[in-house]
Amino acid sequence: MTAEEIAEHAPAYRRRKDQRPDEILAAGLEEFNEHGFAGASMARIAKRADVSRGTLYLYFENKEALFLAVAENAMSAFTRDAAAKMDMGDHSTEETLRALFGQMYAMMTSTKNSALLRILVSEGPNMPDLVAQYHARILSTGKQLLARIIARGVERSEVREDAAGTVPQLLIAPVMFYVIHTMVFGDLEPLDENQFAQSHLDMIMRGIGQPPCQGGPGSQGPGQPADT
Amino acid sequence: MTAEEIAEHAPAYRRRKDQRPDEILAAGLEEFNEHGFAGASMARIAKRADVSRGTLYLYFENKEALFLAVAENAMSAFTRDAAAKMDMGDHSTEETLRALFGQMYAMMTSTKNSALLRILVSEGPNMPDLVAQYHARILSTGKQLLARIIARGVERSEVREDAAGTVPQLLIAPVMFYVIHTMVFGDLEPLDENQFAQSHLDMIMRGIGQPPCQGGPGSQGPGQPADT
Amino acid sequence: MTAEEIAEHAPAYRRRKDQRPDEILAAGLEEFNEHGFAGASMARIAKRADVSRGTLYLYFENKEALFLAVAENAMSAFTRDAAAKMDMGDHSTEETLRALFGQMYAMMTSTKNSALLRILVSEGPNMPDLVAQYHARILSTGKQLLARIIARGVERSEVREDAAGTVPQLLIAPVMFYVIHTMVFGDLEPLDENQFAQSHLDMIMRGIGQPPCQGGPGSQGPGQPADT
Amino acid sequence: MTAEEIAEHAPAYRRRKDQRPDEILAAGLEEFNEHGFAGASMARIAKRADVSRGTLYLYFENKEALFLAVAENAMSAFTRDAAAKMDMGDHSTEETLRALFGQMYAMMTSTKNSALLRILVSEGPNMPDLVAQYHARILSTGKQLLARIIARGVERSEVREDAAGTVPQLLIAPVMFYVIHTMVFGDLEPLDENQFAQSHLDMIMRGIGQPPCQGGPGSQGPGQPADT
DNA sequence: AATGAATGAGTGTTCATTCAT
DNA sequence: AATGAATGAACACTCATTCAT
Repeated sequence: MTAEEIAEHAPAYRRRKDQRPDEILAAGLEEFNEHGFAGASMARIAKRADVSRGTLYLYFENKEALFLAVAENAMSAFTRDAAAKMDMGDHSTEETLRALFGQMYAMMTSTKNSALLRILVSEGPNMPDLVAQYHARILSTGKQLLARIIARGVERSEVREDAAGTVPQLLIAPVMFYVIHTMVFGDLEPLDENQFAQSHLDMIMRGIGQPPCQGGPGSQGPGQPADT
Repeated sequence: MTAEEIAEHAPAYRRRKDQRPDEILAAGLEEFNEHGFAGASMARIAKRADVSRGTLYLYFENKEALFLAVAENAMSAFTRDAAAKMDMGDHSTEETLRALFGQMYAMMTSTKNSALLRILVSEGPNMPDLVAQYHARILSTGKQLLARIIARGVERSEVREDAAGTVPQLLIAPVMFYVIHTMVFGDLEPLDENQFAQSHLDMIMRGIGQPPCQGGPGSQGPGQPADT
Repeated sequence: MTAEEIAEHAPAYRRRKDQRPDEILAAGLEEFNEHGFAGASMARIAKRADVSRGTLYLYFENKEALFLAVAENAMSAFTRDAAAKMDMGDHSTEETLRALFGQMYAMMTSTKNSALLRILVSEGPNMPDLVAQYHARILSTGKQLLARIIARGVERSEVREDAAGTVPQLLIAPVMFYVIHTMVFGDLEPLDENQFAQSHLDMIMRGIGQPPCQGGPGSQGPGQPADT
Repeated sequence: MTAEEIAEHAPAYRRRKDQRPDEILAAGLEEFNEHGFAGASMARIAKRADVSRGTLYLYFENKEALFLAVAENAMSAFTRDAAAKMDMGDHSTEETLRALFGQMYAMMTSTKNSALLRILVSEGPNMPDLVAQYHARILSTGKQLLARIIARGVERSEVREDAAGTVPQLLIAPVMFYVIHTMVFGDLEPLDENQFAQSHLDMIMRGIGQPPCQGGPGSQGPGQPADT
């Protein structure tokens, strides 16, 4: 082999080699998202990743290992993003929540995460470890974060004292609903993300009941801080 | 031959024949729920239904037809139940909603319906007709029912005027969340249905914020006995 | 049971019962002709015979037995017909052959017999007994009949002495060709039975060569009687 | 890399790959010949070709495609051979025909072609396209070839003027008969190919009648009584 | 005698996985 | 490291056959 040949070959070659797993993981996510574990085809994943069938097995022992790697990758991408974005400064509870849920809607509706959620719903019964991971790394984390915010809100008297129990889940519920609804019924009845998120927060903060007393001082119309 | 004799005559044999399809549908629902469409095995369905492989094809043309029949059966079971249970009398909005959601939690968490929901999430992308059916027959129906209740509440001044837009979905969201959470994470972190439903309603009605006024501080938010 | 009931029931019943096998055999012949042994369906045969699937097994042990019965039936029908029709009077060789082949074309092209021939060609390799039967009962019989006619023709100096060896087969060949050609290519290129038979005989009798000696009286072209 | 190196490089592996389809076609021909289309088993074909079941589907989309490829292969092999062998020089009609039929017997009795013929008889009713192909590419071709020879013979006064109509088919008939007879009854009553071909030609050329005039009186055209 | 629901062995076909190159 | 031809276990589905009625 001449030096020229090496020069021609090597770069593209090396490059590709390092990126392979990512391309494969991305291809796998798409495929598993569209077809589920059983319905996914290794051949199709290979084609999506622009790789031969055999190459898949150079990096992953078998279909299940690839599947778990795909899920793991999606989960760690999520937590990495979450860690970066979800530190709240010292704002009012409402402000904090609005900021936080803005991020959550954005993150959860990314292709990667809605795919992850779908996979979890579909394959959950057969993959308890995966479920446990998701629960520990994503759901619990989110729940604890919300629990802290609520607790702080109670301290500051911005939140009712009794709003501790199942409230964190209730806060997350509409996010998950939005993701799934969009995933499944998005074509038939698209929801507006911003509007949905806003209504969500309004309801959380104030309920749907009539504001008990309009005469009272400082009565805040929902979402409209009385900025005097 | 008397009618009784006829009735006696065809017991095990005919009887079975009439029941077969139902047994198969039940077995199919289980299997599809656990494995999705692609992962489901006709052999396993047959075994679950205590029937031979060939018998399946006596009643359903092929795997897909069986799948659709399973889904159709679950949907019509749902709507039949819903029609029977969901007429509201002339009560306050809160009472009506509490009664309604009691029913909804009960119904949606039945094995049949949570399975149906899982199937929809899993197979949705490949079965647009099924998705459309579910949307029309179940989601839309529920949304309209809720919309009517909200509208009536507004008329009666029990509900804020601005609570119309996405509210129906927001009301349903926790139900769907509860179903999916229980389905996927039920083993790891079971939720108490009654407690969850109650919190859900509380939040809907009053939000999590401090009761805005009512005179002084320490104002008793609803559900919070003023324990001074 | 009253006498009337008996009267109503019995005749149709008895009738049918006796005819069943024939109806089944006819249905079987059609089905085996169209689909071959392996491709034939017992269900379809039952339907053709207007009988239930189970009934077939009342009369025939299994598919193969039915098949053999169908073939046997066709063969004995053939030999019965042949015996009735094929006795030749004391005519010239040519007259005898013309009469004989007229019958042969007519018989061999009947649905029953062309089906039988097709079955034999198709299934021969797997049914040596059937082949042997057909050979003994139909081919050999025909061959011997022709051999006798030829021999008599030689005696009478109407036929060349050297026309003994393979001649009988050569005489039959066009009949078989006609049957198979009609069966397979009949739609694309139908042959006229009478014309084909006539040409066949002409060729047998005179060959295609020019009449060797025109000097002789009345010895013109074959088939063209010297009509003085 | 020289051409030789390339040639050496891919020996067993590539080689095999190129030959696979042919081995499969050969195995398929045998199997379809023995069992017909419906009766043929893909598993058995694979075994015959010394290949796994799956490999069959690497080269042919399904059973029917393999079947059609087998038939196509046999037909094009036939026409290729025919084109190579069947040009006649400028000989007498009889010489030409003898040479031609020598070739035809040889070719038609090859395993490949008798199999093809059997397949056609068996599967014809269900495969009209195949029938049409065979008719156009083989039968018609042969018929036209013979028609040309006859026409030339008439020009040269070696053949009777009236020998045009169905004669070509009559010439082919014994070939087809020989093939089928050998295929079906070959074990019971083998025919000698050369002898059969010779008799065939003799009969064609001269008929079976007495040589019309060897000088002797009363020795007129066969079958034509001297009607004085 | 007749039925047809039920069976299960067998078929064509797919696809995750291996391995010679 | 990468390929893709080859494999064979597993699947959906069919159909001859049985048997309770």
